[in-house]
Amino acid sequence: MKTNVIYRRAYNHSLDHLAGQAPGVALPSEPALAALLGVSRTTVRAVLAALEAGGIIGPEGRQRRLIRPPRRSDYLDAAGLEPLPEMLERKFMAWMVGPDCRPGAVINGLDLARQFGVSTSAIRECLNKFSHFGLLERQSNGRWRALGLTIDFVEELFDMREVMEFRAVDRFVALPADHAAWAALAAIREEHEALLSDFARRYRDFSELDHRFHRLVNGVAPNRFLGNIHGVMSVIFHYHYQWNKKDETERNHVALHEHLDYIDGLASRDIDKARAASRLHLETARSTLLTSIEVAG
Amino acid sequence: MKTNVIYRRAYNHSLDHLAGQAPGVALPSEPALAALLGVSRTTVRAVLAALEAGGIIGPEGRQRRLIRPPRRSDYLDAAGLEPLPEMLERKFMAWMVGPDCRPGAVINGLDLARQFGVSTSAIRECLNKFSHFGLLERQSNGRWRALGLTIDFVEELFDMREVMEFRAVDRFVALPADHAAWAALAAIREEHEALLSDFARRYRDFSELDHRFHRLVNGVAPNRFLGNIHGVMSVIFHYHYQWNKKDETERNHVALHEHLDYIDGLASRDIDKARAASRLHLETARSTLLTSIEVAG
DNA sequence: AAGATGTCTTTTATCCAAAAAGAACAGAAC
DNA sequence: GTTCTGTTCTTTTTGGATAAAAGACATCTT
Repeated sequence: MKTNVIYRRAYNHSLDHLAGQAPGVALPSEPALAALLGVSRTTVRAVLAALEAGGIIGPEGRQRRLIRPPRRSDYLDAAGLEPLPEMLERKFMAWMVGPDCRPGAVINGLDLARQFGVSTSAIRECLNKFSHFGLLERQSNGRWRALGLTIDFVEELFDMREVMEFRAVDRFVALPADHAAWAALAAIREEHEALLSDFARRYRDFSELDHRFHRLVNGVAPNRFLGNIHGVMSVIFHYHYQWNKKDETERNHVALHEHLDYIDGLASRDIDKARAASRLHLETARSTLLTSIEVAG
Repeated sequence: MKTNVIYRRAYNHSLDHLAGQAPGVALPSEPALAALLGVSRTTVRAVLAALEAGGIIGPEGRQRRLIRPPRRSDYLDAAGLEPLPEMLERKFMAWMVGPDCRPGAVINGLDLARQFGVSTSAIRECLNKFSHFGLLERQSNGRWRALGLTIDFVEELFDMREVMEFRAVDRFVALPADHAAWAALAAIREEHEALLSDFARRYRDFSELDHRFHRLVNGVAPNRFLGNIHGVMSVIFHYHYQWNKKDETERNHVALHEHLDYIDGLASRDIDKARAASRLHLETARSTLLTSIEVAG
């Protein structure tokens, strides 16, 4: 049956909201809570019932009032707070880049289901998803073959990325001077400077900034198909570098400086300069990833 | 449970093979039949058992011999010879471009399952597949929203197609003179000429030729991500023009001539000429599809 | 009348079971 | 020794059951 992750998260989330409140304060109405927690009223009612059963809130006429502030122990266990598809994606990716999976091998869905403690249906859905990432392939006999994070894969991925990014660069420099993207670009440049000035402590924040920067650039030429590829890339990068922290500081430092050049190239509105900076950045990223794979493989 | 489409197709397929044979002839061994029919030996054995039960073949020692040639009535009904996913894809696409589905509307999976006479699991898989085509979108509440074959969609699709095709054209003209692709190009030019000379009768064959031509061009710069987009395009075109036969002859005639120019452009190895011909062809295809959608919508 | 709550219906996520298809292995036949 | 067949086991496909979550509607309160 369906997991109740949504309920559990909403429950913990509601405790967070109650934490700062003084006892006796009235809770918002059910629809208001539903909007606040981002769930349906059905779920809100389940949460309220549990809070009442736990003695955290109590009814008072039509309203509910806080009886005591939530304690640490009121929170539901962190285990089982992750949606099943996400949990599976994580486990599967870890398996995929791990030693148990070698490129070209047939994937045994039943075995994976046992290993991960989920049903074969869940595995099936997961495999379907990853096949769109090009990491898997379906054979004629209905089985899946692992392709894996190979050199070829990375080459093709970065070829696509270049296509995407150059296309976006061309459109970016052609934007009218009053376009909101220019302000956003200046703002993100500031963030780069700020990160650089405190790099030793904050170098791990780069990944998120990187994501936002490329999203800004690519956002001026929106295309759902390219967007898909961008999503694939995010997933690949995320999982690969999660397992491969080697040289992370150095890597991020170089990329940060390249971003600044790239931003300046865009800001100059000189298409050749912008393209050159973009190309340089992508080339570095490509060879960094390739090196990292070769070392690991 | 699993459908037995594979068995049914193998059974009919085996009747085809038996049709030309004289009674008394010995059948190939089980592994040989398995290879011939493209199924496992398990399925072959089921087919053989049925053939024997039907009195078409009989055992003779370790071998099996043909007793009588198969009759028309021996064949299994054509209904149920289509794999479920394909059948669903077909029905779903028809529904998607039909009047019951309007862009922006929420899709009711349960209702579709009832309509199409399949389980919700099958629908779920189908929806997942089509979401990668960009025709659907998942909302936060777990529901699907139809995006449909809108103007935006076509614009984005053709933007991608241009990116793909120009990239391929650049690589194509740069191929060494002894590359196999040049011979293939010459051969496909012949096929175009042949089709043109008998156009009135064979104009429907253009669709398949079109597919092969673009596959040849794009094949010189293989990329699994672009390959996916090519697949999306094939599906969209296939279904859309299946329901929209208006001006088919004229449309194909124009495209055929554009292909010839495109081929000549490539053959000249003049990159500008090739690009121009390619651009022209894609522009026509884009506006043809857009017109066709606007008329239908 | 606007918004809240109680109750009921619909839809979705997930696992499970059963049938179909595939694969593996041992012994038989050539 | 190679290839075929009989047998058994594994894996995949598909529908159905069930709990979770969402949504709808009537009723109630202010």
